Amino acid sequence: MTTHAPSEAAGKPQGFAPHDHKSCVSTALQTAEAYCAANGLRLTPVRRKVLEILLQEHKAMGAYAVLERLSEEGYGSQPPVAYRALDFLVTNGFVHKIARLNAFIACAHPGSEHAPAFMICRSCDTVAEASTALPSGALSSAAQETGFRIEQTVIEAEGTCPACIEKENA
Amino acid sequence: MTTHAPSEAAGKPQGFAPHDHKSCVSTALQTAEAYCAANGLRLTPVRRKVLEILLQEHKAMGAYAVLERLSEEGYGSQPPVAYRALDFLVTNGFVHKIARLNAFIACAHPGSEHAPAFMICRSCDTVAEASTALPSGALSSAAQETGFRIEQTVIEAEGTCPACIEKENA
DNA sequence: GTTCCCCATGTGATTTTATAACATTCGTCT
DNA sequence: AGACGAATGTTATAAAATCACATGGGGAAC
Repeated sequence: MTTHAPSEAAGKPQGFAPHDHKSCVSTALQTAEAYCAANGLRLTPVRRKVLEILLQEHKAMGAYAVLERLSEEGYGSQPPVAYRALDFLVTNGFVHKIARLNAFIACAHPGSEHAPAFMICRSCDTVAEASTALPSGALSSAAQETGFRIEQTVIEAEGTCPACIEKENA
Repeated sequence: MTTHAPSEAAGKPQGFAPHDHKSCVSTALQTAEAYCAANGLRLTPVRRKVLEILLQEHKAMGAYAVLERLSEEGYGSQPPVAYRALDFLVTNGFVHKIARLNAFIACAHPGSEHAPAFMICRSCDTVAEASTALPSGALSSAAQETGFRIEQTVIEAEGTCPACIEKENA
């Protein structure tokens, strides 16, 4: 029995607003499968499992946390197993890396090209993805001025999420 | 003789445009000294040296690269020596950390409050700082919508700098 | 259908980055 | 002088990431 267990019980997942998490996991997996099929990519068992783990947890996870889950499920237990699967998923846009945290999180808007931006709560560690169609303002204007060609962007804000601001004031 | 040696000879420093590097090093050190004096901060010899090293190199350096330079100059040779000095400099805005590279770079606009943004060339490893007064567009609007309070931002673009685009086309 | 090759996986070892914990020194205030 | 707090030095360890090489499976070429 290795398919999606609820896992909802633990921590406090979600972006900043609640939603139907179980269906969002299976929908995202289907989207990934369809995308791979259409583009000649191989969503192998390890890769699929890593994506599933990240979708279920619905928060940023370190590579070693993913690896632990993987090995519990019967996959290899050495770092390259996790890193290689993560590389594949990041390269193809199913997962994003949060540079600030050395951690990974499932994409909230799979399938569409986007420059992801993240809001990271220092208090509860929740990470919300705010996708933007284009590279962000100041950066793109600076790039245009200097003639720099942007290939990838890392846009992350650290701060306090609405729920934790609430708590502070209580 | 441990004061600023030229070091200009090596690699290819600078933002993307050349400038009077030697004077920019000493100016920045003076600015830092003045700021610390005015704010009751202690720019101790190690801290000053680390800042000087980063200013001289004028590129992103890993903590261990800084540490090596430090120990050559007669300071401690263990990681905490470098990390602590770097923490101080980052906290007080004299140095920025490039999350994407796990590296540090001297601030190009010391003294003024700013949300730094960086352009990192994959080809020659040059890093240019494009300071912005306010948190970048997409991020700040997303934060406002959701009620997220931004405390710090990481904004980095990876790509190709003008000089390297030039080379490609040659 | 077999052979070959590429790609993915598994594993062991190592490198790189960062922090914990504790002793020592130095300046300052009293 | 004595007491305190901040900064430094040192030992050790933790966390994150990569290297190098062996194995296996699935298609394409023949």
